[in-house]
Amino acid sequence: MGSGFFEQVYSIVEDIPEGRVASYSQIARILEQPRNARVVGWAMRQSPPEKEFPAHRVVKQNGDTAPGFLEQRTLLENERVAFDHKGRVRMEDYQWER
DNA sequence: TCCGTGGCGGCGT
DNA sequence: GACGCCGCCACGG
Repeated sequence: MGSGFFEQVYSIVEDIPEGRVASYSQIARILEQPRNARVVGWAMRQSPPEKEFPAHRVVKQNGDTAPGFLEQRTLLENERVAFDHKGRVRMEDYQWER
């Protein structure tokens, strides 16, 4: 538990329960840095292995999964998170409320 | 110290 | 809606 931005991001993401998702900008807002969504995304890229860290529960604000991370969708579906016909998470139903 | 690099998002077309 | 631009900023080399 350091004081770096990444560490703070990780501690928030670890609190997202199974079957819920949060957006990059949501995490940034929680850390009181609403313009830092992109850095949150970068933090996910550097994050610990899926096995011990739920990086897959972080999606875009509109429910899209980031390009090039197809496996993320499967992991979420395994937690019973449903996607719409455009391949987006229905945020109204699954967004985590902290 | 400076600089390139992003798993975004908001706005205009 | 769907694109395309571009501002944002922590990190590591």
